[in-house]
Amino acid sequence: MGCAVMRERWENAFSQWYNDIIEKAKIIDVRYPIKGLYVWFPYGFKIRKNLLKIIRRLLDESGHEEALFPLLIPEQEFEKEAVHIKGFEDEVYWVTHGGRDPLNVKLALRPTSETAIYPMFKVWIRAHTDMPLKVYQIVNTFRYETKHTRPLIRLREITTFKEAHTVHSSYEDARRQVEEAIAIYKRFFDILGIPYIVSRRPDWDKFPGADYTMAFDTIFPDGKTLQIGTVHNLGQTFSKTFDIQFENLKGEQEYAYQTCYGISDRVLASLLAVHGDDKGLCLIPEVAPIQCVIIPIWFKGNKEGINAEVRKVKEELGELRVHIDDREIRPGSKFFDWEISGVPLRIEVGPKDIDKNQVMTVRRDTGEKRSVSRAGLKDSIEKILEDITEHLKTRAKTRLEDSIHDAGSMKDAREIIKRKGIAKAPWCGELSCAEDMEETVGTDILGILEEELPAGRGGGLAGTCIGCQREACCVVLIARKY
RNA sequence: GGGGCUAUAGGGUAGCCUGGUCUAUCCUCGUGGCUUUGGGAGCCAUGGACCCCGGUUCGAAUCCGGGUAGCCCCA
Repeated sequence: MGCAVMRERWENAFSQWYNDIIEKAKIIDVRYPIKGLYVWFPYGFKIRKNLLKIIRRLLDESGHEEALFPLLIPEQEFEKEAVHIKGFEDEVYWVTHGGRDPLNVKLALRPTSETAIYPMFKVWIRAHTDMPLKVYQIVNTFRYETKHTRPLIRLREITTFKEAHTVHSSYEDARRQVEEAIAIYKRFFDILGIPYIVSRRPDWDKFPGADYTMAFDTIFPDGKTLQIGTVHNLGQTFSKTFDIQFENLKGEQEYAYQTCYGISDRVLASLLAVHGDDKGLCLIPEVAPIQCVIIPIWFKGNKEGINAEVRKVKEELGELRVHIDDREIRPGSKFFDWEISGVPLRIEVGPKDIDKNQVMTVRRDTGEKRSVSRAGLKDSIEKILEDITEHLKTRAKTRLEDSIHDAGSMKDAREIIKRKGIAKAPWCGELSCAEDMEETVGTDILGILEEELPAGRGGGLAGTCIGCQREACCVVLIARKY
């Protein structure tokens, strides 16, 4: 009854949907009185913990070690790398006083931690045997954003910044590290069912100080793309600035080769956005704080009998994350609450179920209602949770793939963008043509494709640049961006 | 970067233009109780608000200036 999945508001009024749901589902409280700073509700924080558990596992398994560097960076270190600084100087918060006394040396609140970490790398690295060095930290960072701030998407305090920093004894090894990082992030996003496109950022949009930047983007319900992860090959830029040298096999001093890569709160933002619908969130079971909620259906006289049965059901489900909602309100009201919060599966236990030795299950993703026998209950429930995961992943992936279209001309590209899509177009590599595209199409170039898109879309592009009609050297993605 | 709009209980709002019966409306919500429970129950009692600073005025939720915070549109 009325369970059909609707995505009207989710798609056509996404901004409203997002603001509304993020608060109603108890993820983030936006009422903190500083622009761009928000509060994590316990429920949202549990999802965050589950996400971090996964990324920690993936990094630890691949030889990374977690460390922790200070929040404050002295001005002289922060300003050493000129290109890097230029990219961040307008966004830095400065600590200028200790109590009432002005500080001799101003201290920056890290907008990212290269300049906090690399002076230490200089001390740690002495010989090629000290490498590869692969560390990461999960910290908050501060950026004085001038654009419109949004919870989890554009923050002045990024509360969850996972940044990895690696040092290598050859450029080739650093390049290989970039590939490893991309593979790790792919696994991470695959687990979460967040679809992505990997592309190389154009030179004017790469990380300040990097040789090149690879980026992950996903698509939001409103057709805008969101950058959800970046991987940078830093080459020797920072090792030269921070004097990170090692003795190589020939006994000579050589500057080290570095990479860094990061993901942030935006992972949660996209998790929520990508899988949601008009009723609210729909969480992937893997990271849902509550995987099944049990609603007892009480009737006069047998409340205790139902309660006893509900406790038995929870016990049968073992280590699954199960919550019994025994609040003294009517069941219907509970249904709505848990649907907003995105609990993947609801289990109802009432007198009829006890009579028939079964429970009633309702899937959050499809609304499908099904009786499940108490015999082999745990296996059945686990199977349903797996089906939900599969369905969510496929639905999200299909949606991204369907929004990518080939553009054979500027006009095509503009039309694709207008219809909330992502345009894929051949480019000659000249800056002037890129600027032309951005001007004519009215939006930005995301990046240059270096691998085939999922499902091999857009294989049949003609080889002429849509800007100048000369021979193209590569394919770029054009999209609206957050 | 440019422009527009907004700010009244935990959430959503009426009142503002035309200053004074505003002791501030309604819905939701919280608390206590009775009753009920397979898609947002009902009744009784009760609790909770004019963003901050300054100005105009006999008098400001209401008018003016600034600050802070939020939303939307364009680049």
